[in-house]
Amino acid sequence: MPRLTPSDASLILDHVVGDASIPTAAANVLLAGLPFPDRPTPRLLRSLLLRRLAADPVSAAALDSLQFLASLPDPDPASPVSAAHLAVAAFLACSAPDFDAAARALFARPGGRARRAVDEEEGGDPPLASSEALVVADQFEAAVGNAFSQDVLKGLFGDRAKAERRVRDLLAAEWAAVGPSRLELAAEQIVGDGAVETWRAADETVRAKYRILAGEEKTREILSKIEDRISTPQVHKVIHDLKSSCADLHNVVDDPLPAAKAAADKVLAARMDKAVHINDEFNNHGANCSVAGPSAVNDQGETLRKGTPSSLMDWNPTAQSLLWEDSLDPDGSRSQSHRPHLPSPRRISVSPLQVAENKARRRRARRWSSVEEETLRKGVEQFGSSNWKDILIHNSDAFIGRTTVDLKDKWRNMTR
DNA sequence: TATAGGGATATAG
DNA sequence: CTATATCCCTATA
Repeated sequence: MPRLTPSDASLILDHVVGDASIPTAAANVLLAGLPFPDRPTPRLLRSLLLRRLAADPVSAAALDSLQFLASLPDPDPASPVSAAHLAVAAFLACSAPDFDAAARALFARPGGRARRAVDEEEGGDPPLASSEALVVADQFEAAVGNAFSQDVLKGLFGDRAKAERRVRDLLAAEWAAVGPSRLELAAEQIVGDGAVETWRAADETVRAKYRILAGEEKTREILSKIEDRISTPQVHKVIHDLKSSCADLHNVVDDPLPAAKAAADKVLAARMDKAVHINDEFNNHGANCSVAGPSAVNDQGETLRKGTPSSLMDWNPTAQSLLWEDSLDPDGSRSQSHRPHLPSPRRISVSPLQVAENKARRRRARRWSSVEEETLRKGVEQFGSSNWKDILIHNSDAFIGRTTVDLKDKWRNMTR
């Protein structure tokens, strides 16, 4: 048997590790047995991070994974990675034996690691930036040395289960958004929709290889399509018309995607080299990032630090985000004095890609594995056929990326 | 909020 | 095309 080449190993890892229905234990065996690629695919990196997060969802290491995850290209715009990162960082600060030291290390300017991940930088928004993240970072920074503020924050963020739930939500969303593997894409090109074009462009040597992969029957089918349909003048005309109308569209619409993808690829290329040293990456990164935020924020933070605890007791943290949203309201009747250290509004994400999408995209249908089906059967046996939440919680390893509704629907299918 | 049921959509045959 | 599987939406308690 020929020796497995590194690129073959990369294809296998990309395919298997990125498959949510493969248990992490099995994926780890494969990872231990195969050489890890020098330039892993984004899909492989992403799925590795997700598996690492699932094994250890609330910790400093989880913070590393979340920050690295957010830096990967082609992010899912709907991904709750920012919320998960914020919840973990806030919990870590709240649960540390020395709140002051932890809050300073995580949230204080300029060096706080969570602060660097959410604060504005030279040359663009960090991937984890959000209005909520900035507000919370300010709150923790201001709570250093303020026992009352600390108590409030501990009440808000001190629940480990809550932070873990955020991470689990993120994992479900991310797994659902993981696309097809390189092998699946290649198979699609050779025997799927793109087959005819692929085969037509191939010479005889390459076609001989395709023939082995596709099988005789499929090969005949594809070759007959090439001869029967593709070379007719009508088809050529249709293809020509499609291409010209596409070109017309491109002339009218300025597609932001290519530039965005190019930028993302550059970031990935830079990160790839350091992929193995995630910790180093984040400790060194941003050492020279810009320090100064809007001066108003600093002033207000200073005010709170020295201010009386009672001012914080008045403040309803739940209402904070609403106030923040309303701050664009020209009404302005609300008293400013009751809003400690609200930062001035910063840039809001206005990507045309997101604006156009008012509805979340339908998840790619993922077939249920036999392991999942068996787990569901056992779960129903144990908890009954209307306790989907219990079944899901007690088998979160098997049901990666599945919701209680998915479980219910699947059971409906299995029992009819 | 969790679940049940109807419906939309993708995929297999 | 039909049948089936998966996913989404919404009423209800």
